[in-house]
Amino acid sequence: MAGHLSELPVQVISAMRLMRAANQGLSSYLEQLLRPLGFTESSFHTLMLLFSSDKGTASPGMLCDLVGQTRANMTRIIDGLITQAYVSRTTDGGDGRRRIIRITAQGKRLVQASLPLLGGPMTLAVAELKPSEIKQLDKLLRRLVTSLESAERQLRANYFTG
Amino acid sequence: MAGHLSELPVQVISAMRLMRAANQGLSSYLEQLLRPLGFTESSFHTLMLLFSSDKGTASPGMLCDLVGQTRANMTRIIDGLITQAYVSRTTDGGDGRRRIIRITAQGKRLVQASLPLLGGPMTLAVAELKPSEIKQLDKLLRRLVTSLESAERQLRANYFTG
DNA sequence: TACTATTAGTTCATCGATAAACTATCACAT
DNA sequence: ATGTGATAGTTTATCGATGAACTAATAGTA
Repeated sequence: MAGHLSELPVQVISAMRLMRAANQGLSSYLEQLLRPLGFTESSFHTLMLLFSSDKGTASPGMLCDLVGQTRANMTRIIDGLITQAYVSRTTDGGDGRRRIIRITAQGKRLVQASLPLLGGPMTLAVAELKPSEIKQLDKLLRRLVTSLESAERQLRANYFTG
Repeated sequence: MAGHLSELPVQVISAMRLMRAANQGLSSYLEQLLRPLGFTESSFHTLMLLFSSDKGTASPGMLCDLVGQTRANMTRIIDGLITQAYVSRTTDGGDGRRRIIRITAQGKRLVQASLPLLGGPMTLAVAELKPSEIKQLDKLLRRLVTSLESAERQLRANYFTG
């Protein structure tokens, strides 16, 4: 009975450690692939999102949300992509606060050249999981994200109420 | 047909982005809890592992593997824990290269005091997942880790053969 | 119109993590 | 016993990311 209260946390904590390990494995694997192409993981995701977007444009704020980075960091990421000439940054005509980030022709070419190179290693990375399992993992991760979000909201609410 | 080659990578890439988001959500949630207790995520995991170990001791190398950090970083993490007086560092009598990290009484007390505080928020974090789903997630993440490891081995092998 | 709050983005100080180079110890083969 | 390679850990330079403070522009309101 005594250990009962502290048993679940330990379980969850070990799950978190696992989560971390998985992510680090993925990160280092991915970075190993992207580094030679001149990408960092974040800059790659950012450029991919611009590439995939209808108009080839997005605001820094949108990119933040999608890539999962802070605004501060997104500024730096975009700075990098600009010096590499893969994107351009202009000010929105309608709203002077907003910037428009646009993938350049050179950026598009790089993405198009990169994707085939990444195909092999990427499929290799998840080779031991069946497609159905990847789907399942995807689903569970999404659930985890939403669960965390609502947990954070509740935590914050409790903080103010008592 | 033309887009076929590049379709799977895109799928995997978005899965990786999700993985990253989930991990970041978890990390920031956890850090929010641990910061007030004077922990960083890594220092907490490290101390937890020492606390859970039979003798209350481990070598930095073992802790590296378990926490999933580099040796360089583990040195720093342990430095921090030492200045907080939660662990001690001595040299192994049998093998002069090896250090023995040992959790102190003060460290044990902190862990024991922390676990009940973390219980609530931790269960809240995964509240939207059924226990069976957490188990499933655990399993899939483990599979992913091993898949990544063998992928990395193959990648490295290919590098040398062709 | 003028005042305030909000929103978008940037800058700066700092943090945690890493790779690479280095030190120290040990194992092993000659 | 001695020299070579492997192993354990530390140090240092640097990187990517963050929070907090700041600038600039807009929206809303009196």
